[in-house]
Amino acid sequence: MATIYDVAKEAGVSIATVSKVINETGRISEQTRKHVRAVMKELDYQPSLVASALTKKRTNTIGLMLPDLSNLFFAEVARSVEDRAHEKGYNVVICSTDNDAGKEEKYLAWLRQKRVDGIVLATGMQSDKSVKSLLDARLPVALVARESQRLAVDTVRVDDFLGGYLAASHLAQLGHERIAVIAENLRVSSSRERVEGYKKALEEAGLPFDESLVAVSSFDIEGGKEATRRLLALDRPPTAIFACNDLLAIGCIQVGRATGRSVPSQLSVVGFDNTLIASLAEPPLTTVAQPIPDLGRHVVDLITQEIDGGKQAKQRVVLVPELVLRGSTGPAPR
Amino acid sequence: MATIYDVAKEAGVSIATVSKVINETGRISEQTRKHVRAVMKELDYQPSLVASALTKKRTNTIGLMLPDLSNLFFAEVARSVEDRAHEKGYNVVICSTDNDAGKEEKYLAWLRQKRVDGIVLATGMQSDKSVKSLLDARLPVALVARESQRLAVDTVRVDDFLGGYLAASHLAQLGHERIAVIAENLRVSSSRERVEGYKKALEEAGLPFDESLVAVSSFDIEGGKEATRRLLALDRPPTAIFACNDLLAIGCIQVGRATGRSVPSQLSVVGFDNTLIASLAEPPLTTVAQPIPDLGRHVVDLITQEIDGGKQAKQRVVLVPELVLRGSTGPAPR
DNA sequence: GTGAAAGCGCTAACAA
DNA sequence: TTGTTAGCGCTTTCAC
Repeated sequence: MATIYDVAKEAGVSIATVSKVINETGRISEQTRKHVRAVMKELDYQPSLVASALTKKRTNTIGLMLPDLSNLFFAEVARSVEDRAHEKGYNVVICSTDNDAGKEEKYLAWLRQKRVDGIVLATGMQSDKSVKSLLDARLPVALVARESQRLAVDTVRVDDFLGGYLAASHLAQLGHERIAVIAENLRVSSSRERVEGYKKALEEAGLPFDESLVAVSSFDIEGGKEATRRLLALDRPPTAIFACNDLLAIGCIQVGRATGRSVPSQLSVVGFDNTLIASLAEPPLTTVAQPIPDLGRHVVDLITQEIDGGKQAKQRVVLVPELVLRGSTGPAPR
Repeated sequence: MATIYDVAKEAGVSIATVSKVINETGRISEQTRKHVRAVMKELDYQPSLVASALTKKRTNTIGLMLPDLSNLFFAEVARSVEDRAHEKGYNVVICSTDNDAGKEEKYLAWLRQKRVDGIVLATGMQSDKSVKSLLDARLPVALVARESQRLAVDTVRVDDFLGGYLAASHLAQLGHERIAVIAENLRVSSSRERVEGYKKALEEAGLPFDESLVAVSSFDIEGGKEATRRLLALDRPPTAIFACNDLLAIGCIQVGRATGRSVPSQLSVVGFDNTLIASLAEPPLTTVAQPIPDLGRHVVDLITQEIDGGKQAKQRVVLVPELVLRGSTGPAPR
């Protein structure tokens, strides 16, 4: 593998000159520039970014931590982060934590050792401690699709409260009076907010809040199924369910049908995220859409701004979710 | 950010000593080891992997190029690659190429400059040229879910021929006589092989091969829909379709229904991959399952072996696909 | 316009 | 068992 020395020698110039033509800095005559370029090509020279990272203190890499890359929502987030990062000249190193505190900590240390320029967190972060340590180390951090109320950190997310409100309002307007909600994990702010929005909607619709209609589960289809079974086994089962993500919603539909309820005529279901599977479900899922590409773009913009140091105040970008009406919701049965 | 010098000074030893305790090399007394460790912790010292990469000529990073991270099949592949890589101490840098030759080339150059230790390719690689250039540069390369007949390179994939054969045989056994196939792209070996397996199955079943029943499309739902429309508009339309991936299959089902055909009683559909969406489709998709976790594990094992230099001969690992029977296939209508 | 030389933070002989 | 020192491949003053 050719080094800058090889190029310099072959071109009959100093390494400083070669460096300047690589980086297009300093003043180099058109003639030598061309010549050096030719030699670089001839030698198939690839400047070492690890060497330059050592001197420049910039790796042009950002770390992305998320719960699970094979979860479509996060895969789509990752893709949008990747795209924007590439546009801005950054590589992305992805770490799936499975929401495991141990992995989280391990990967975080690893990313620091790799000297990534910044870290984007899409994980629920069990504790704020890890984030805090990054902040203390003055490493640029930004959260996406998650929030930490306690910490001053760049954040971009959708208005989860509004999302929950939209979902529940929609169901209330359809005449449902027993509306349940399935949340992933009440310790994660996004889930909590969605449930709060749901409560607000019930209140506005003059419906009583019933604690037993709030189910908590894991974040996958299985969790949705299991929670739905519990809800439908209630004395006065719900006629509509707001699931905090599309996967959970799919689980609802499956169990609803398995127990002989047709969707939406006997059971209405609303999801959240609007990933590809929402449109594939049968019936297609009415769901609260997150503008995923915008999430990715914004969070990368925030973190690169911070990396470049051109920014002082931390920002919280809140995007507006939108209710997408499809076939899984209908008038309350009577 | 503390450096090895800071630690050495604070601990009253030389940097060589610190280096030895970091890497657990050489012989260090238990006492100084403990002391140095304590100082490292106290200073929140994170050894710079970029500096050590410069001397060790190892970044402990592997690049992963794939068409699209937000495509569930590739997301699952990426997740399995990531997991195995982490187990072995490697980070993964992901690049989505959209099968765009320009991006492919750009990312490849980039990964080389980053001095990744190896590159895993899950892209269809328009031309073998890019792969060739990596091989020439003696950079470890491995293909997953793709093959290059012409190049001597580590490969792990599923037996696509067998997969196509299983799918078409199943349909033939159900009595279908007009069986169509939708392929992504005949320049990609995996698609080609699946079609060949399909042909073989037809032949064994004594069915004639009809060129007009082979449709080529893009790799997403839209492509599946569009191809299905063409097929169903034929004078003698097919009663069964083998789609080369689950997304295409979903498209088939949607168009089949939109044109008034019920699935599977009037139109049978088989997919490929067995991603999560196959089980979510309505009806659930009969599909050829790829053992994705094994693909990821094997390809990482192959490439790390090559990185470690403990391997000479290139290997081609071929895993066996399995037909998963669900609800999208049934007896031919009569 | 160009080059000499001093680092960047670490590893790996080789001495001591 | 520990320390000295010469790189690794590049960037960046600062002379010339």
